[in-house]
Amino acid sequence: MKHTYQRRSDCPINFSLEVFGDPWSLLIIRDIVYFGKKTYGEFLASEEGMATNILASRLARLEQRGILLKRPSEKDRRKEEYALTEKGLDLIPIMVEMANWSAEHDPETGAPADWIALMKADREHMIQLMRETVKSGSGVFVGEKSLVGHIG
Amino acid sequence: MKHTYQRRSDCPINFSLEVFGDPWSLLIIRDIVYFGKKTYGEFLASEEGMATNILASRLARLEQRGILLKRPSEKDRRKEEYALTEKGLDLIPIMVEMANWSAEHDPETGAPADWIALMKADREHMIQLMRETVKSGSGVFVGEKSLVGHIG
DNA sequence: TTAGATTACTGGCGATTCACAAGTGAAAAG
DNA sequence: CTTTTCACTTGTGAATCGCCAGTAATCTAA
Repeated sequence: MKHTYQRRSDCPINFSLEVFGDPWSLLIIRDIVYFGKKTYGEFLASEEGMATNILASRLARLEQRGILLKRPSEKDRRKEEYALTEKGLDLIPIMVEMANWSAEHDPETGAPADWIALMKADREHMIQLMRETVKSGSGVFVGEKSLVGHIG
Repeated sequence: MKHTYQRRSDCPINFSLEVFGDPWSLLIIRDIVYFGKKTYGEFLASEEGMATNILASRLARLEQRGILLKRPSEKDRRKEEYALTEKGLDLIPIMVEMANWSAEHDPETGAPADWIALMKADREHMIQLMRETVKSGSGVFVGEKSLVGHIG
């Protein structure tokens, strides 16, 4: 019998860890939420440099766990596009807290201070805005409808 | 040169993952925060059943990363007691969000519904209470000064 | 039309990490 | 003393990991 998924416990912290408790999964979610990435190649190009087999296995697992949805790109039929489900969008508050924690405790953090301040000052509203931004297909920092501004 | 710690990036999400982005570290933090556990033997007895070598390596790593403080027990000189630093206590909001997410998306969750409701209704205040409870040496659910009630 | 990129993967390989079992030395308990 | 408890360490195989080299399908330019 394959893929008989045996959970370690019913603890909610443990449940989270079994879905995204590894060093890579949340980076994919981050790429979607903050940078508006959608495709295998875009994820692969992230500065953390994940290996191709790890990326492929994590994408498959996150899809199987109901965090990601995969569908063929309309513009380029070689490409697959990955998007967050509602369950995946609900991870945004967790990432926000992780970003706040790192901004506080990492002296070399790349987190923009004004963004972190904004997240702390108006948490609920900003999370709602982030969710809508990601749902529209943009990233919080990068994309046509990004929250923070444009690059090009 | 040993232990030359090479970070993958300055991204705050990545920073968090490099500190506690594995399937076990947060379970130790959970044991301290929610169940008031302090010693190697108590962590080892958790229902997820971590291996002895993994537990030892995670305790050492969390201490090295400034999340845990280790000191000899006063009552039993064979024992070491582990406690959260301020940096470690600051992880509480992250765990709260993980618990909320799992309570929402895990049909078999063991999270008490009334506790989750309380956390959502009065988040900031409850997090403050949790922090004080843990600082006093109790767990949120278990211990002399526990937030929720007593067992014995 | 065709040669060359690009894209999303898969497979091989050695190294690391993992789970599991069995020890170790120190201290406490009887 | 002897036994038990405690916090680890060590050893062993299995699984997973990081890196590299493909590959089939599709797009792109000449």
